[in-house]
Amino acid sequence: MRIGELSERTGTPRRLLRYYEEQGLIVAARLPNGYRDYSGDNVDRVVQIRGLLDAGLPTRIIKQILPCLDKPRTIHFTDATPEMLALLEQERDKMTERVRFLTRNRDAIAAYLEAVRALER
DNA sequence: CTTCTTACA
DNA sequence: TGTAAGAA
Repeated sequence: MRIGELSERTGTPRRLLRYYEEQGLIVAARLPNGYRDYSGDNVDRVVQIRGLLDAGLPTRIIKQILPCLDKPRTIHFTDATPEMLALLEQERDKMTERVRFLTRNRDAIAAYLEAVRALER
């Protein structure tokens, strides 16, 4: 599929798909006319990338850990270097902090909503 | 009409 | 990230 289809199937702007490729997050073959040619694998891959990005990870980190999380449920034990494990632990902790932050704000909003509803009631 | 690259308010 | 421009 070409970039337009991948864009629709992943909900990602074409601009960003090219950017991800530039950052080495995804690879695209080329059609004889120069257009990028994506395989179905790229769909899951891009969704995975967006998820990591949304979790707050920078592309440079994603580039390093993506190979480990690539295919959901298929773990690559081979390239599990000590550095990689340390990086993953570090990111896991950062994510835990973000979860705390989000939980706190979500609860604040929920409490506000409850208060408003109580008044209207 | 779709995609490509490069550059920039 | 978005958008513009010129080319294929």
